[in-house]
Amino acid sequence: MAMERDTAQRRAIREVFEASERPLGPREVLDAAQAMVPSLGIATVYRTVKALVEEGWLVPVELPGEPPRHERAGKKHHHHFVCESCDRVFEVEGCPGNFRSVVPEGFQLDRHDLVLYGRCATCGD
Amino acid sequence: MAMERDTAQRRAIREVFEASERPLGPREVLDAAQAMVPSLGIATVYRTVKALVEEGWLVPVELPGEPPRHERAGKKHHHHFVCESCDRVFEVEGCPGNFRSVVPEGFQLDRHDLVLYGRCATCGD
DNA sequence: CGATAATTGATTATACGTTATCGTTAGCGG
DNA sequence: CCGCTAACGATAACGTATAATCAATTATCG
Repeated sequence: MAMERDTAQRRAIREVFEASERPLGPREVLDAAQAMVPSLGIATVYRTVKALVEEGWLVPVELPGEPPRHERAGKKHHHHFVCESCDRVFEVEGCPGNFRSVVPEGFQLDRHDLVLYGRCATCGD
Repeated sequence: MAMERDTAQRRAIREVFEASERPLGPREVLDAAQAMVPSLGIATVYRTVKALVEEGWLVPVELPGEPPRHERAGKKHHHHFVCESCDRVFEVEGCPGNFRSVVPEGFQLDRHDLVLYGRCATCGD
């Protein structure tokens, strides 16, 4: 599964992630990539995303209560905003807070994950 | 499913949650409650937890990439610490940070979820 | 104390996301 | 332009968490 060949499907999937500023789920990838390769199947999306993760080009984005989405690897530390209206996930930069302060005595903090919920600008209110 | 009768199984499950200061998954509930009712089955745990959520006595605790755990409802705002060694989830009180500041222009922030990862005091290092 | 029906526990079934299968298509080195 | 085989797409199979089924048990009430 080393992705030896350069196919239209893989180009399309990579382009979709490169053009997106937010994490995408398999269905979102499929829909967007089908604009370039209409015959694209969901199996190829899963296969390709998995391979791109293994080669370090993508990273999974896990959110509570839903299947993983993926985004380009190598971004600087950031968190995510989930729009509860359109279900899209946005990247938010920066990291407010001094999380060390709430960790109980004797606990060792390695990393953290902050998820914001609300409505995105497009969904207004 | 209004839990009309007071059974040993239900008493045991409620006591397990009352005695716990941290969110529990179905298996944890089963193991702990079997100390009181050895014959307890996992189906009853699912049934009872679901009923306790519906009547507002429990709330689900969703963490990225794993099935929901549950804790007593009515606690004051807090977050969770996941020990990556023993897989237990602890409650941390307080809420550091001014999350509003990282929300993009035009986005409306309704709530947030912070998950800390590391090692608990028991697992030391 | 019964009778009734809610509850239980073992088990099977379901839901859903992801992966495996397999015959067909097509990239690419020769 | 061939031939080899990676890759594809459709679909079946899978894993896992949870819910449904159902005969046996048991809480509750007259």
